[in-house]
Amino acid sequence: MSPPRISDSAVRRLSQYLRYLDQVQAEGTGTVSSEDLARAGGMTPAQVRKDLSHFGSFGKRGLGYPVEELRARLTAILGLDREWRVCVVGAGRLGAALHQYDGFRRRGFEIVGIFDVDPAKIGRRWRDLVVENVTALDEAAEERGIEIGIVATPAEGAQDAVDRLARAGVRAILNFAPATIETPEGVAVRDVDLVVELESLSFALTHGRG
Amino acid sequence: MSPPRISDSAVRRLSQYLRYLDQVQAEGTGTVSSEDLARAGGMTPAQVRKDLSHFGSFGKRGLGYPVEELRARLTAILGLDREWRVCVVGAGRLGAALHQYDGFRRRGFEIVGIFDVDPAKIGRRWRDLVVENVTALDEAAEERGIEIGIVATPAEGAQDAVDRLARAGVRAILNFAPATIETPEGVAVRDVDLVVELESLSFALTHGRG
DNA sequence: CTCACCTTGTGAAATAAATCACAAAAGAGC
DNA sequence: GCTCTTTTGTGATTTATTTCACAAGGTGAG
Repeated sequence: MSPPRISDSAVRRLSQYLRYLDQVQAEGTGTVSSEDLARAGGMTPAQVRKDLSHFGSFGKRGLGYPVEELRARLTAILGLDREWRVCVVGAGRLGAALHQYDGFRRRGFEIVGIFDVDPAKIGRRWRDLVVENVTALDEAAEERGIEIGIVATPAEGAQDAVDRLARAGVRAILNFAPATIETPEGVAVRDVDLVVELESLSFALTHGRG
Repeated sequence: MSPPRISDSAVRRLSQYLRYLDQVQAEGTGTVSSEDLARAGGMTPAQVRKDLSHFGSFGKRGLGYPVEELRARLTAILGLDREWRVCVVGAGRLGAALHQYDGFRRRGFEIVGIFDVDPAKIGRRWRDLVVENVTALDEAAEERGIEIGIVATPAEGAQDAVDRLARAGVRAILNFAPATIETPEGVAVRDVDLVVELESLSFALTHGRG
C-alpha cells in the first residue's frame, strides 16, 4: 500500500466519506458520485475526487464510484480492516463516557484497559473491565497488544500519562487533556481540546462571523 | 473591536497562548517572549508574533510581551471577558461528562440547561439542573440567554437538535454527534468527532507516520 | 550619550491546500 | 457505430497559511 503524503484534514474527510458509504450501502445504493459524497460531507465534488485520486482510480467515468468497492478500499486505507486495542488513561467522567461509547467498538476500536493514579478509583469495576493502576500500563500494553492510548486525565497528569504510554510502546495518542504535551519522535498525537473549541465559538460570536 | 479575517487555526492558537499566560502569571512572571509562547504551545516564534500582530502591537521590542496586559487583551479578543450561557442537548454519558467538566466554568462557560427527547431521562436531577424536554428549548433559550449549544446526541438526533437550537436563536454550536449537520447562515459550528480522530490515528499507524 | 544586544513587527518568499476547468472515459439510445 | 450525456481524474490556477529574514524599536551598561 503506497503511502502518499496526504494532509491530516484530507484523512479526516476520508473518514466522513466512509461513514456516508456505510449509510448508502445499508440503503442498497450501488454507486455514488463525487457530488453525492460532497453534499453529504459538506465539501466540493472536486475535493472529493482529489482526495480519492491520491490512492488510485476507484470511480467509473460517467457513472460514479461503486459503493461496496470504495467502502472496502477506504476501510483498508484508513487501517480499519482490523481490530485496534485501545486503553484509556484517566478514570474520570470523560473516561467513563468514552469507555461506554459504542461508536468506537463499531469501528473496530476495542477498549481493553482503563488506568488511573487514584487509589480510590483503582479496583472499581467498569462494565467488563477493572480500573488498574497506571503503573501496570507497561506490562498490560504488551500483554494485550495496546496500540492506541486515550488520555482523559486532568491537565496536570497528561504529560505523565503520555510518557507512560510512550514508554509502553504505544505509538498513537488521543489527548483530551487541556495541555500541550511532548512526545518522542514516531508517536502520533491528536489533541481534542474542548475548551479551545468553545473559545473558538466565543470568538466567532464576539466578532460576528459564521 | 475590528474583526480581521483570521483563520480558525490561528484562533485556536490564541486560546493556547492564553492558557500559557494564565500559567506564567500564576508564577509571577512579568514578560514572555514569542519564543516562550512558541515553546509552550509547540509552534514557531514567528507564528506567535504573526498571530498576535493581527490584533495590534502588544509587545516591547527587545523585551517581549507583558504577561498581564497580553492576557487581558487575548481574553477580550476571544470574547472571554464575559459569561456565556451554554446548554447541552443530549443527556447521555457524554452530556453528563461535559456537564460536570469544570474547565468550562473556569473560562466563563456556564451550563444552564440540559435537554433530551427521552421521557425516561427528562426530569432527572443533574447536580443543580433538571433534564428538560427538548421541546422546552426555545423558551428556555430566550429566558436564560443561551447563546451556545452543545450537541451530545446520537447521530440520528443531531440534525433535530441543531434545528431546534437554531430556531431558538442559538448562533454557536459545538457538535459531538458523528454526523454532518446543516445549519442556516450565521450559525457557527465546530465539530468534534471522536471516531474521526481515532481513525486518523489508525491511518497514521497503518502508514507509519507521526 | 553611545554602544551592544535583544526581541518585536512585518513585508517577501515558500509551502500547503482548495478550486477550476476540461479532456478522457463510459454507458444509453438509436 | 455514432452521438449525447454524464462524471471521473488531473494539470493549472488560485487562495490560504506558514516560514523567513531583517529593519526598527527598546533596554541597560559604561
